Amino acid sequence: MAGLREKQKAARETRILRAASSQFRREGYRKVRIEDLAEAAEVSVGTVYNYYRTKGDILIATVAMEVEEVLAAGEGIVAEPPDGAEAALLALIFQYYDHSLEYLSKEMWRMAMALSIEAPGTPNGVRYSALDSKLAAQVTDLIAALQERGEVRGDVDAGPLGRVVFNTLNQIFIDFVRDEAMPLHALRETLAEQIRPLSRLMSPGKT
Amino acid sequence: MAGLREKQKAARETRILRAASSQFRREGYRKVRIEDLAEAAEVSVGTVYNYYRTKGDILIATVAMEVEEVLAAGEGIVAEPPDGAEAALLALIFQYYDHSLEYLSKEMWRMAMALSIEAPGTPNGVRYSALDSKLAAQVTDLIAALQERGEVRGDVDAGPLGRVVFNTLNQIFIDFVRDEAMPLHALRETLAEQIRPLSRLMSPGKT
DNA sequence: GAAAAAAGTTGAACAGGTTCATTTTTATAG
DNA sequence: CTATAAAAATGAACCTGTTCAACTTTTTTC
Repeated sequence: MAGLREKQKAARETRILRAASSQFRREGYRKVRIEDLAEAAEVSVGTVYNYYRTKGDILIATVAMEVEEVLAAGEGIVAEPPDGAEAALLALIFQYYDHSLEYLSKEMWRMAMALSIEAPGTPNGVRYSALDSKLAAQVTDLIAALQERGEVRGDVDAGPLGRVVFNTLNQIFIDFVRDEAMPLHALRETLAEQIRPLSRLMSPGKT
Repeated sequence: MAGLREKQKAARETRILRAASSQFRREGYRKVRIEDLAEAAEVSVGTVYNYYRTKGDILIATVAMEVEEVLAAGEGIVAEPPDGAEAALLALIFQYYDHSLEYLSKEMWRMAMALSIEAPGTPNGVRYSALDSKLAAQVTDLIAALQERGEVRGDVDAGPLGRVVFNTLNQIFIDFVRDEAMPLHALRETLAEQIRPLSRLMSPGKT
């Protein structure tokens, strides 16, 4: 029951994921061949496919780790949001944005997003979509919390409004990763620009 | 100068595009091999690549035709929008949605969107992005027109607001094409649900 | 501890998108 | 009309993701 086999399996999977995470970032997802990962992880090509269904699966696995982290960090902001709808929304979303390139390249984000659209039925797509939904839910939670506090009008449904805000931040992020030259501050500014009218409209007591 | 060569080139390109449009829809984009298109168009594989840089290019070309049509139809609605922000926005966007599956399958939309994200620098991606921008601009134009008419508050900028609305309709459309089982009416309902709070917030004279 | 079963690894073979040196076709020059 | 040049078509070869039948290693059984 010690599980020599289990131990070896875990070690191999880790080595593959480590190799992938590092090479995808350094060399570019496209450029990296499964053979390269196999070599770095000291396994054969076939074994890589024993752990991951496709090359895309390996990428999604690395992206998922990143998103899980950001989600956890977001909880803190939802629990104690800054004052005012605009400030609170920006705080949460900047949180997401500022961490986005810590472990992942723009190319990796692009490919992950493309995969989730392209092959929605596969484990890939399902997994990425689930992450997306969690992010959207967190935004909705924040808006609901702001409504509780009276900082957002109570006469609109937080659910759809949360989706709208999420769609906005998501689309802007897509534009960001599509443009290799776009710096983080431009991403922040574009977001602020679009969140401003939204939060203004959300605020109570405006004529 | 009559251009026998020109004529043949045009004919070949048309045959390839025709074959692609029909086979992509009937057999599925993935399933269709370049060799199949070549055979149907009575050219060699190499020749296909003489006209289109990649398989994705061929797809984008078919999608572009569809979008151009929808854009033209949208002009009419922008020129004479129905009364009320909600009705006007829904009229324009339903226009887009209702035509979306006329010549293209969900899979084709998915692949086109994925390609535009995945390879933003290529002619593919650039072309699709340009279409996206045109759609977004049309939505902005509609909102500006509604502001003129006093049906949308004048104290918010139509540009960013137009982007927000576009992002919303775009994201919902992505969810639609990702789910093969989702019917058109569900797409319409989801949109209406998210446009409602937005247009409510946009309307002037609300407390 | 040996034999049988189960689980996992391996790399050669396959598939389909893409490239490119060669050949064929069309246009131009004399 | 023939020769030369330019343009385009061709398909075999290449590359890389993926599959799978044969082989190894680990676990279980007795």
